[in-house]
Amino acid sequence: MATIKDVARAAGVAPSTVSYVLSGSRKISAETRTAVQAAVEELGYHPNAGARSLRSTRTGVLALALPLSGRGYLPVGGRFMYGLSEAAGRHGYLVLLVTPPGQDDTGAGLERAARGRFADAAVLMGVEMADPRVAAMRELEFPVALMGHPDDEASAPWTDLDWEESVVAAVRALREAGHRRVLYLGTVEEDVGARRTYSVRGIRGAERSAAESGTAVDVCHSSDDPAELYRRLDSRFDSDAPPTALAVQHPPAIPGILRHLAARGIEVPRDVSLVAVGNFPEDLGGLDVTRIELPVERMSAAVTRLAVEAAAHAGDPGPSGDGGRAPNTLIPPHLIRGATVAPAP
Amino acid sequence: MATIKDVARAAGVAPSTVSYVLSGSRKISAETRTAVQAAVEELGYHPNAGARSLRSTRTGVLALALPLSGRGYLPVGGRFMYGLSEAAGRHGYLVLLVTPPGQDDTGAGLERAARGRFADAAVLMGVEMADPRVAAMRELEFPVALMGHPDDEASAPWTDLDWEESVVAAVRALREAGHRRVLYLGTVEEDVGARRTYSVRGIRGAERSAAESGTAVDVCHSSDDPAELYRRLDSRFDSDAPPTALAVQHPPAIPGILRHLAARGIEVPRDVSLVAVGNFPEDLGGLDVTRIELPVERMSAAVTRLAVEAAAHAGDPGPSGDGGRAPNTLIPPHLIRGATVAPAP
DNA sequence: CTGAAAGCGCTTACAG
DNA sequence: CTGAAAGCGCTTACAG
Repeated sequence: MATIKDVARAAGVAPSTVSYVLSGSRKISAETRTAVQAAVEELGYHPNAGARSLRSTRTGVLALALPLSGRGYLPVGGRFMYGLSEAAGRHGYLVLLVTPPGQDDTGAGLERAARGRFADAAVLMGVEMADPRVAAMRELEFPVALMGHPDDEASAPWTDLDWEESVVAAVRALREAGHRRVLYLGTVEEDVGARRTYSVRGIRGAERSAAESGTAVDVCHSSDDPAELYRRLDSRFDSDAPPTALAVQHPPAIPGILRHLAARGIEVPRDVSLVAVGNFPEDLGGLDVTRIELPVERMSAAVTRLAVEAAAHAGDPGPSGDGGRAPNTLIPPHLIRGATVAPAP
Repeated sequence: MATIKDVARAAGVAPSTVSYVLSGSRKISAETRTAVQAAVEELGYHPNAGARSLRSTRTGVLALALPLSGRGYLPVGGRFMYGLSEAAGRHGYLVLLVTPPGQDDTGAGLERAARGRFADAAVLMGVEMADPRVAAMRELEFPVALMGHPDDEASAPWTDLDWEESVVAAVRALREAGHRRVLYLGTVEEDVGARRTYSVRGIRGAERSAAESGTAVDVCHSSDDPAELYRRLDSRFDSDAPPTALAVQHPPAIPGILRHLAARGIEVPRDVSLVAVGNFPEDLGGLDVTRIELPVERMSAAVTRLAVEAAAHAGDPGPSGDGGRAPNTLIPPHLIRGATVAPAP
């Protein structure tokens, strides 16, 4: 593999000059620059990542800390991994996946990535309200950006869909259609138990909706086990005052829910209305559901920018001054009207 | 951040001794080893990744080359990214995501990762029958392992579900239930056009099924656009000899297909039977579909092992001897009987 | 406008 | 059983 010396020799200059041409951090004569660029092209030269990071203390890599879900896999990941990888690429960064090893949720993999200088900053997914990884990385003075909206908004730069407002908007749409008994089917209980920010904020939205609008909003957690989920739904629909509408923050379950309800003779939206909260386009299997979609591209771009900025300012004065806080991004919900909301019976 | 010198000082030994303790490549007295380990623990020492890779030419990183889908995103990715990251972790490797930048499909990001020594080997996803990335990496003598089964089986180590046998098995199950007119709904046409291995081999399976069993197997490509997909289905169901069964190699579309057919008054399995080929558990939204699931864990583990081995043997004699070829893994299909196959009418 | 030199933090022959 | 020393390929003050 070609080294900077090979390029220098081919271009008839010193290695340091090659480096300066590549970094653009010094004025170079057009002649020299052209010769160097030709040699780089000719030899297919790419700087050795290890040497570069050793010398400059910058790796050009962002660590992506995936959540440990208990269930092993958060389907939320795939889309975001793509989005982040692309956004990172636009900033000249590559993305390193860091999965939590087995039990430990403080992120041994993340710590290795941070201490071993595998990356310049980390993006944390599946953020919890008081996420231990934030404290751990702060301890190491390792920059992070959060995909999630923790209770302590100043603990780290973050971005998120406004889940609380999303559920409020979903309930409002249902109320405007005349619904007075809404079942809020939230995230799976494992996520609630872990106090993931989207779970907790979704529930807060449901509670606020009830308080503000006088709509009865029953809060029910979802389950990854369809049978268990349908049991919970059945218990609501078998009650004296069954819901006339659903707000569902567990979108991948929706096709199965529609099927289950249909098997009970309950048609959407004839008998019950439904709004999806925070779905991916593919979650709904091509069904035209009234929904608030997850703005993956926007969230990915935002959190990547925060991580890149945090990396750039690593080693700066620190969080002393009250001014200059990171520009966190809370993305407002956007309701897309599909075919699953009808006037209340 | 602590360096090897800090550890050496704390343990009262030479830096080289610390290195030997960590690598285990030299006999060390119990006393010395204990002292070093204590110092490592005490200081929270992790070797600097850049320095280590510069010196040893091993990065401990596997590049994961994601496919450019044209459509931007292959939902297949998320599961595999998790599976690969975990499998890699078990081998002591981290995973670096490499997304193809914009147009170029030969993998400029991959080339940068290879030439810049960001990784020791690459795993290629979304492999095409004659994948240009394989040739490009061979040119660089950069080790690869393929998630896919290319025409030239000796071009690189690979692993895959046996898609051809999977479709054959699906059609056989339908034939055994008495079905004589089967519609094979394959992958989306973009994947067929790109000659992705699973697309081409699925079609081969459909064709072989027809030839061998005397079953009429109509080959139809799927579409990411549900409306277009339903149009294609409708044209088949409106024909003189409509299919009595479907074999669907585009599982995320299945919930929508069931819904669409139901809207036409076609119930599964009462009026038409269905087998899913190569689905993720979550693709089916909790529906009890007769299916051949994608063995993600097994495929991830297998391809990771191949990549790790390829990395270990990088720089070996080369593909000269005919013996010692990589142990490719073609995983046979396993049919799970659900509730969507009934006897033909 | 360009070059010579130091040094980032490791690993691994070489030496004893 | 352990240590001193060279050197991986870069970047960046220092010098002219």
